[in-house]
Amino acid sequence: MKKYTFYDNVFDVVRLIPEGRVTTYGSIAKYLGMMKSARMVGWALNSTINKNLELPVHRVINRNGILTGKNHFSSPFKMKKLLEKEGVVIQNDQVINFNEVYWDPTQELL
DNA sequence: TGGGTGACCATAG
DNA sequence: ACTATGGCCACCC
Repeated sequence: MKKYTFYDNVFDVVRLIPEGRVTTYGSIAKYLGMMKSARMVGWALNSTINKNLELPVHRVINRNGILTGKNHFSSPFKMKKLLEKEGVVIQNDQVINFNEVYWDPTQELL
């Protein structure tokens, strides 16, 4: 029996991100009560790459709306492509309509 | 077992 | 306005 770790909590939140919306590492960390450990959120997602978890990790970006994690995908273009497919407008690895598609777990969830 | 590490963020200078 | 830095803590050798 595996212990339910911080990583698992991160995965749960990511799973809840609606299609066509994005959120940030910091927001997830904040929602989990560890706003100063935003770094770990990214690292948690990184660990999913090797595994076959089907998580919309492409919907998680940094607070500036930049796709900082794109280099960690199988292809750097995959993240952008997936987001655009969901209606997110991206230019120069940055989400243009960030304010519109931003999904804050601390507000949307309760 | 312990130390290094990391897809970040907020603050201080 | 921009750069530097400290914090945080689960995971992996």
